[in-house]
Parts: sequence; structure tokens; C-alpha cells
Amino acid sequence: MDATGREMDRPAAADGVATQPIEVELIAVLAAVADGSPLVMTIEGGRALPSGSFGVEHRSLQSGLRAWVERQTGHTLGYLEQLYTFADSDRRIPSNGARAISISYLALTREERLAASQAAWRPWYEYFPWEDHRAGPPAQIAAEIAPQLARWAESGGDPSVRRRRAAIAFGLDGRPWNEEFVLQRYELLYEAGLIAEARRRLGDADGLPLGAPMIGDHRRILATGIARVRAKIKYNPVVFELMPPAFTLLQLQRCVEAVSGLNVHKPNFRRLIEQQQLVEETGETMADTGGRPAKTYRFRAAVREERAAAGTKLPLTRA
Amino acid sequence: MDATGREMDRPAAADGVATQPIEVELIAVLAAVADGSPLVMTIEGGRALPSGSFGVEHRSLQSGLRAWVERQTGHTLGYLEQLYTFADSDRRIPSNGARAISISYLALTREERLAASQAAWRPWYEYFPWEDHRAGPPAQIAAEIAPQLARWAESGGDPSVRRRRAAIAFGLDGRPWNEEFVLQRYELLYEAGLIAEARRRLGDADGLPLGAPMIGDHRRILATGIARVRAKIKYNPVVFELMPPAFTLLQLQRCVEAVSGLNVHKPNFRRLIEQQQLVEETGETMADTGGRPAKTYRFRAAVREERAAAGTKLPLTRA
DNA sequence: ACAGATATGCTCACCATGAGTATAAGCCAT
DNA sequence: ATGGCTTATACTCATGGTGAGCATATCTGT
Repeated sequence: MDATGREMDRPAAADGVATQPIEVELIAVLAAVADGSPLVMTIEGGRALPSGSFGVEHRSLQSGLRAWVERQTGHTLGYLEQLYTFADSDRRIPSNGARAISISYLALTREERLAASQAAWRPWYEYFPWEDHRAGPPAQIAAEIAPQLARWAESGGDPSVRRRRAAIAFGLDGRPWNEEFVLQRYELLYEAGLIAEARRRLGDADGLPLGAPMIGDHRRILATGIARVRAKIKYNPVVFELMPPAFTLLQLQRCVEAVSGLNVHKPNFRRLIEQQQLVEETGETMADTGGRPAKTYRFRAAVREERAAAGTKLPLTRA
Repeated sequence: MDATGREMDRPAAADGVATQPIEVELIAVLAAVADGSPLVMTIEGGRALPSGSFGVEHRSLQSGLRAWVERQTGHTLGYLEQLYTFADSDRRIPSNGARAISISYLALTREERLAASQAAWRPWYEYFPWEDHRAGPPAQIAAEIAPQLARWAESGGDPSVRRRRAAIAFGLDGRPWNEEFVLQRYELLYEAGLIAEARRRLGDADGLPLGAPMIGDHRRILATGIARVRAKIKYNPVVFELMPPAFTLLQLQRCVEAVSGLNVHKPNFRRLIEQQQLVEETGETMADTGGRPAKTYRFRAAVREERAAAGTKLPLTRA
């Protein structure tokens, strides 16, 4: 941390480097799903994530953010977790150039009409078109991304390392696509100068930049959030935060598919949900599905604590 | 966790919105394992985690912390990840009462002689004696914790809710013990006033406080770190960061047991490690094991990228 | 009535996992 | 050297979760 290694023994003190004021800002990745499209709440015409200063008036980060989001959406927030704290030394508040630390949060909710006019839901695949594989791998990957990454790989560093990184991230050369590597993919494209945010620093590369840009590193934060939801959805029943109180199993499946960007095997998905007893029937059916009416279900809230019991991956001996 | 707002003891700030300076501090949970005992690096006689101010000179949090830790341990740091950012409104720097935000990191390394004399490794179960179940559930749980939590449950709030919380956290009433609930257990004991840190605020409860205390909320941060390692060890080959370059399978097993605080089924553990091809034989054997000499293994670094391929939990359709 | 769509139920093979047993190869005390 | 102790290593067997696919039910619209 410092030259001697002893500085850390003391709590941050007055000595040494004059402390430049540090701005602490909160950034929210607020996600919802509507009609098979995953959405993120944005401001400034879709170019920024909602953010605010971490002022003294907030009792805690969490509750302050929750209150703010609930004012914005007019809907109580189901799920809120801390995402990551971004604090690279070159992060600056655009307005005054102060050093900025951004503490980001991930929030899940149902889509609701927005109370404030500045904010708007945007499909998150506008920002990451290469992340939606529900209709197969997007043509853009083979047509634009792979060739440009190949050119980047040969242009510096260790080409074989770069090629492998690209192949792992994007599932090239017969490797499987891993939907969780959202951040790695974004950072790779950034490094390769293929997205607009990177070109502010690097010289222009060929071709058009990929996906819709955002200010600062907001898109990177969004990538972090998407990666987190995609990972969490697998071992934690957070999907239900995105669902209305009653829903059909296909709606639930479509929601999972929207988030993960992948297609799910219908019979096995139903079996999984049912055998894990995540839901219970409401007794109602929903008729306007285009086919046979579907039973509707609700989330079994009791699962949350039962889940306590679940899930070892270590081969234990019985006590 | 923090029951009451203590806006009172805030130094008289310029009124209202005026931004009070916020101290940003880094805290490290640096873990190692030696001789079947998991260790954490501490300072101040084991009463604090190493911490330091986040100054302007640092390129980024991560690299600054890495450099500092490597000077302390004289060993390159294998693994470093951000843990959590603590920023409740009543967190204060002890010396000057400034508002403090602490960004905590988890680092894994092999135990090494320390370069600096102020720092020392401590067994982490000194701070959380109830977390070590390798010799069965600690007697302390049934003898002290359960009865005191039972008394607490009846003393306020909704007793049935409190009882269930306690039972889930500590595996009471026939519920299974979940080794990952380190933080929930600590926070429960804190709320119940059974640990020293809580008694600074609450009135004294009966009996002795549980486990060795730390300053501020360092023990809570340590709990967060332990929970993270215990979770991560299951789906990510981070254990190897705690191991020497060559090791026997039993040593590896003991390391996992030390971290998780649980006993592992030996044949199945070996099968798991081998079939996942996490390791490869070195060709050497180790004789001083007290029995038949054991083959030694090394971690297959190639796994890290192969792991890219691994692990879906969603029932996908084939593309 | 029939086509088309979705809902729902069921089968079957395979493999990871939990649990336990058996044999091999060192060391040490007698 | 021998027998007993300790650890290493290999195998078995039942069970249950998972991947993949098929079959039947019940709507709407023509």
C-alpha cells in the first residue's frame, strides 16, 4: 500500500499524502424483465445508469438506495445486493474531475411504470447485442467480433494467449459459450478497442463500435450486474423477483431465458422447478397463451428458509 | 446489524447537505492454512485486520493491496478478490471520528514467515470457535449458544421467528449445519448481545462473550471473508492457492476440511479431485506421512481455463 | 372437424454422488 | 522378523439427478 508497509497498521490518518477529497457515489443496476426482454433502468436517454452521491443523510447504503429506487419505480424492491466497488485511480466525476469511488448495487424488480420521467427502461441487449443467444449465436460474433479479435490478437502481446482468451470468452474454435462471462467479454472488447468507450482513449479501430455506449464505465458496471444475475439465477431463487405474483411455468422459463440469453429445455425445466418445490399452484389458469390454458403458480416463499438446508458440493462424512 | 442511528456522536458538521469528508479505507482478510489450522493475518495483537488508507497514489485498489501484502508475507499473492464495501452511516474512524467507508478484500496465500513484526497469523477459529465442526459440533453450541439464543428469542420481537432464525443458523432442532452461514451466525450472536463487540452498545447479557473480539467491525469482515472462502471452495479451485506447489491428496483434504470446518469423506474426495482432473502427479512420493508413502501432486494450472467450459445448472437445449 | 399452438406427463439411459469395503505399503515396538 | 498401527489407494454398489426425447391433453382459429 505504501513504501514501508507499516502505514496499514494505522487507521487512515492525517499524515503523509494530503487527502484529496474523494467522491463516493452509488450506482444502481436495476433490472426487470418484460415480454421476454430483460431491461435495465437508465437515465440520460439510455446513456447512464442511475446514480447519486453517497451523502451523510443516508442511514446506510442499502436503505438509501432502496428508498431512492422505490421512489423511482413506485414499486417495492424485492432484491438488492451489493455488486462491486469501482475505484481505479483514473475514475473521475465528469462534472468536477474529483476522484470517484463508485459503489454499485444490483436490484431486481418487476417492470413498472416509472414515476420520474427522466428514467427509462432499456433492453440490456442493446448494450450487449452479442450476449443474446436465444436465437443461436448472433451473426455479429462470426461476422464482426471474431475477425476483429483475430486481428487484435496478432497485433501485440502474445498472439497465442490472446487468441485463446478470445476463444474462451466468445466460445470460438469449438469451445462452448459460457453465458456468465459477460464481464470478461466486455473487457476483452474494450482492450481490443472495439467498443466506443475504449476509443475515447485508443485510436480508432476498423468497423463500427459494438453495442450502444454509455458514459464513463457504466457499461462495464452493467456487464458486472448481468454476469451476477446470470450466475445467481442458477443456485438462488432470485428469478422470482422478476416475476409477477402469479405466472405460468412458460413465463418463468421465458424469464430465465431472457436473463441467461439461452434457450432452456422445456420438460426438464419444469421438472427442475417442480421437484425443487420452488412454486405452488394458485388454482387458477391462464387462457390467453395461444394454446391449452396453463396453470398459474406462485413462488413458495417458504423456500427461502428451506434453502438454508440445501446444497453441499463437498463429499462429507456423515456425522 | 447496527440497531440505532447514532447521529449524535457525529462531529458537528457544517449543516445539512455539506459534504463531510469521507475516509476510504482498505481492509484485507488474508488467509492461509498451516497444519490443519486456517489462519488469518492480524495486527495489534490479533485485535485488528490489516488496513490502510486509500490514498491518491494508488493506481488501483487491487494492485496496491497486492503489493502491500506481498511485502508483508514475502510471497506472491495467488488470489485476491473484493469482498464487500462496508458503509453503514455510523462507521467511524476511531482516531478522528470521520465517516469511514471500508472496502474489504479477500486474499489467499501460503503461510510464510512475516517480514513485518507487527503482523501475526492467528487461527481464525479463535474468533469463531463455533465454526469448527471437524470434531463434531462444538460443545459450546449446545452448552452456551443454544440456551442463550433461546432466552434471547423469548425476550422480544416475534419469538417463533427468532427461534427459527437461530435454528437455521446454528443447525438446531434437527436442522442441518450449513458451514456457509458464517456471517448470519455472527450477526445473530451480535444481535443477541452474546459477543463482546455488541456489548459496547447493548447492556451486558449473561455469560462470557463468545470468541476473541476485534476492534470495530473487523470480526464481521472476517466472518464475511470466511463465508466467501467456504462458498468459493466448492465451485472454484481456489484451495490450491493455500497449498504448497506439491502436496499429497490427504494434505489437500485436510486443507479443505480446515477451511470448511467439516470432515470430508476420503475415498469420495479423492475420486472427485481425480475425475475433475484438478491435479497431476509429480512423480515424487512423500514418506513421512506415518503410513504408506503418498504420491504428491501439483495443481494443473491448465484447469483454470478449461474451467471456462464447466458448470451449467440450467437445463439447456442443445444448439 | 382439423390444423396449429401450448400444456403437461412420462420414459430411458447415463453419470455423479453417497456410503462402505478391501488391499497395499510404509513405520515402530517387541 | 514379526505383528500391529497408520496411511495410501483401489473398487463396489445403490441411488438420484440430468440430458434427451416422445406422447398425450386442451385450448384457438379456420
